Amino acid sequence: MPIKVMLVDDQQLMRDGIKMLLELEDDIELIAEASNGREAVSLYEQHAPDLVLMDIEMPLMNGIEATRKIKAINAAARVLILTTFGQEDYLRDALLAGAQGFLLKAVSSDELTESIRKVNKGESVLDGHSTQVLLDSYRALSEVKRPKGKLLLTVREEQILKLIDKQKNNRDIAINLQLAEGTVKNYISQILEKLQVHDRNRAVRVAKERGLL
Amino acid sequence: MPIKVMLVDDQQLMRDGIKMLLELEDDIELIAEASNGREAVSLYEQHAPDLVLMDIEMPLMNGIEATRKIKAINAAARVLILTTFGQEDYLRDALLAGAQGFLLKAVSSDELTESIRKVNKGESVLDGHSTQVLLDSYRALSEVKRPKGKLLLTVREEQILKLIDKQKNNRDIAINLQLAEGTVKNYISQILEKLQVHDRNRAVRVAKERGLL
DNA sequence: GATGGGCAAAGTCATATGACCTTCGGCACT
DNA sequence: AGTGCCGAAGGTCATATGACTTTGCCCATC
Repeated sequence: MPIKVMLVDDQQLMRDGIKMLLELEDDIELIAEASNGREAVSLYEQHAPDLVLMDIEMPLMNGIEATRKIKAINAAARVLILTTFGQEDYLRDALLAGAQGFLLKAVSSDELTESIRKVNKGESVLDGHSTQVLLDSYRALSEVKRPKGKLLLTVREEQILKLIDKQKNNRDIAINLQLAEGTVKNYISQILEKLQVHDRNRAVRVAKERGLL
Repeated sequence: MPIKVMLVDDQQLMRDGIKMLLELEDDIELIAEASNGREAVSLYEQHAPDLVLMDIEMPLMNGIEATRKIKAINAAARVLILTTFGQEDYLRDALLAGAQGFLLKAVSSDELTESIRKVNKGESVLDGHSTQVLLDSYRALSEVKRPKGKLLLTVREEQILKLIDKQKNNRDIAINLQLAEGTVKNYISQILEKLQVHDRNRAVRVAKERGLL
């Protein structure tokens, strides 16, 4: 059975072009069209398409907001953004709204149909330019988050983690190291943050796995 | 003129297979082969290929480290990782090391050659699975980074930023607010971090632009 | 005029603290 | 048994500090 697609774009001409192009593929069926975000959300509920091809810049409600709303209705919804402009903030917002794919309208028709198939299978797709933008953004984010790459614990943090490993509570750790209890709590917060976990026991486990303890 | 490619993989069989596959493409020319990271770095300097196809798990020096070294030699070098395993940490490390692309060996030969062309043109590529992993990781990172979305300065930080705006130096700010000079320096570090800049004057400018001051 | 030593200002990093928030179990009162 | 209050423990956040590193400039010396 073919992939049921809904197309959302405010330009009639663009919709007609894409429609013709999708009609050539016998495993893709266009079952609905919307010309703005608001209409898209309402038609999504009526037709339950497998995948939504979504423009961003549209009247009444833009594609990002519509994606968010559709995802709120059905978290498993597949949304593939197809837009003229690939600014970083569009891309970021679209991905955070839950879109599985992000293509510039500059892509070839082959790339579009191939992307529809991939997204339908549960994969994610980005065109070359958007991948580039995402990677740059990802690198910038990662560097802020992990200043050393090594992810080392400081001397104090390691001391404290070792005491946690011995099942000591905060008060005992504080007495042991001659610190205020608040200080110990703070160190533990930092350790959790560095190890990307949310409780002390998991922290010990992760640290051991990475040979930090 | 064809794209000059260097192939790095420790398995002879894999190298032979890829070699045969690339020979079918007349715009791609294999000019060098290495079987570990160390050899890769040295051959890179000798042959200056347009693009390096790099495995990760190899003896002596792995592909991530080799990518880092090659990028240190030539920041414009293009590296396309081609690996069996797509764990998140491999992907993350590879991208932070500067790789332009990351493909699992599960990709089709068409996808490989197409990816080589894209990376050579300066685009970035990821296979479907890796894109998925990256997006998840990106979303997680973004959420951590912007807990409020507002990116607010604390009371103290704002006080200090206002004094910086008046061209005060650290000593004067310290006296003014009854703090140690080191404390002032530390607050400024935090402000720079929050505003993503590296000097106090730019911090004032950015804060004004965002209406934080 | 070049050079390098030295110093002050700026900036980074690990450390330390307490106010406050969240969770959860027990216990008193109904 | 149900309810709700309380306190202990864990955890987050803004605050504060000084040791150390980096940067840029001035001046003495060649």
